[in-house]
Amino acid sequence: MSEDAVVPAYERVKAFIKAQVNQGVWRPGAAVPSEAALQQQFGISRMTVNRALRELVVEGLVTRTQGSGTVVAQLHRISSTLALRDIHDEVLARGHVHSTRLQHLAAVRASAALAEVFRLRRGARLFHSVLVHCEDGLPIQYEDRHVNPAAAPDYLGVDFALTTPTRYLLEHAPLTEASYSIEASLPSVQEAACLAIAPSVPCLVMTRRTVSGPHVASLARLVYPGLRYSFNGKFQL
Amino acid sequence: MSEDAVVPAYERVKAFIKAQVNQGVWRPGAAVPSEAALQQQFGISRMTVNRALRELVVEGLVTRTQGSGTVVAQLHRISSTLALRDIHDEVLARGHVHSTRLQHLAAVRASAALAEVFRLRRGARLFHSVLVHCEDGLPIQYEDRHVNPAAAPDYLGVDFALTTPTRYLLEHAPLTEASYSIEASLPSVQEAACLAIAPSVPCLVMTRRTVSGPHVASLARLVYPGLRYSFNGKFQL
DNA sequence: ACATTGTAGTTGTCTATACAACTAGTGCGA
DNA sequence: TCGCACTAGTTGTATAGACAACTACAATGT
Repeated sequence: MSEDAVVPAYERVKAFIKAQVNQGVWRPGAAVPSEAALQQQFGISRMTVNRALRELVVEGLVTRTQGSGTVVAQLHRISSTLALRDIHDEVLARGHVHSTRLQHLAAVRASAALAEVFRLRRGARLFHSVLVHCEDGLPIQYEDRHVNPAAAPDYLGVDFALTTPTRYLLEHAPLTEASYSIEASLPSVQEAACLAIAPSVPCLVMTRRTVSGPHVASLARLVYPGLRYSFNGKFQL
Repeated sequence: MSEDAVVPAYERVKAFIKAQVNQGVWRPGAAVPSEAALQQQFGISRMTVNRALRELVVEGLVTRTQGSGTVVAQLHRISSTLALRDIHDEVLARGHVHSTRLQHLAAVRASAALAEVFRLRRGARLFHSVLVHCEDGLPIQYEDRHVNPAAAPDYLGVDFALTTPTRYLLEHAPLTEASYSIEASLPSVQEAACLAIAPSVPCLVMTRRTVSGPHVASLARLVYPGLRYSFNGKFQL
């Protein structure tokens, strides 16, 4: 019972090139054989070689210039897919139980700072929600969020025992752009109390702004207790 | 003088599908027309449609199942290329001046914990370096790093006034894998002193492990003063 | 010395076709 | 009712060829 997994030709070409780069045979900046050369070497069609090389560009391993050629990329820029993950799913994926405490939910008037972020005039109507997310009963995220009514008019009527703001917004305001910032800081007194930690415990604070079509949909401040939470990631060649 | 930028056919298909998803016409989970249907709709060949759809898979906008069809992806997983960026380049890109202070550089014996990380036996020889990176003279990163001699035998002879450990390792030990973890915590007394901050100032701590071929090449603990530094990112549809 | 032109080589895009592999459903038979 | 075989539809891969667009360099002419 052998593994009859036939590896596609374009994968073989990719593997070959990755191996050369990987083992240091081809250094960054070195020329990769042309499509025609690889076509002959592997005995396959040019389109197949082309596909392999195009995918390697996406993966950041090589750069190509029309008319000039293909070279090994300078920086090993490794692409990793970062998901805007819902914390509910995240907790579940770890095999734990997620629960939410709603602290606050109301319409407010935009301050000058908020108005600027949302590209609205000062005093414009915004929704404001404050939730605490728990993993197995232990608070792990304090979520302070402002939402643009133009993007999610029914936000105040959502039952946050059934869904999360992230999920609701993803479903009701198709995402076109998002930017985030992660920094370390101390929690406010209220945040510390909600997270059941001392105000001197350092926290990870993520500030996230999402855009949906023409609207700035949401601005969220997510506070994670530093000792209970970390962001993890992995790239692989 | 018109923009005669002819948009390739596969880009037109991608743009069309993105627009449908973007404007909420096709919700997550909804079926995307088959390749044959799009082929007719745009009057182009199937291979061109196929390319468009394959690229949208990479971008995370749709998922495809052979035999079944193409659907709009559930989570708007937006791919962003995360680079293992050298801090020297990073500071320069901001238009500032980067400088380094070497605190320590020596060969050491692996503790039990380090031995496990490096997949070596306890007491094995490792290199250890401690540097402080400054932006315009202000400390912004404390770098405590252990290096596997098998991956970079000449590490002790490197002049860190001319290059950085990250850059040196990228150039001399081709990267095959990297994993990182970001958390918030307080600096040690020594770290606080080197960074010229109070020990009560929260810091971002990145722990990064890199693999090069068969070896675990390096384990780094990077401490950033929370008030002077943040990780930023952006995704765009 | 300089500018222009030509040219070989390279990548970018697209087509028409073919077959393989897989899915989901339909219909048939026991 | 259950299980099986069949089938239409779909995606995955690969080919051979074509032309466009661009680069780098050489040759030419002034």
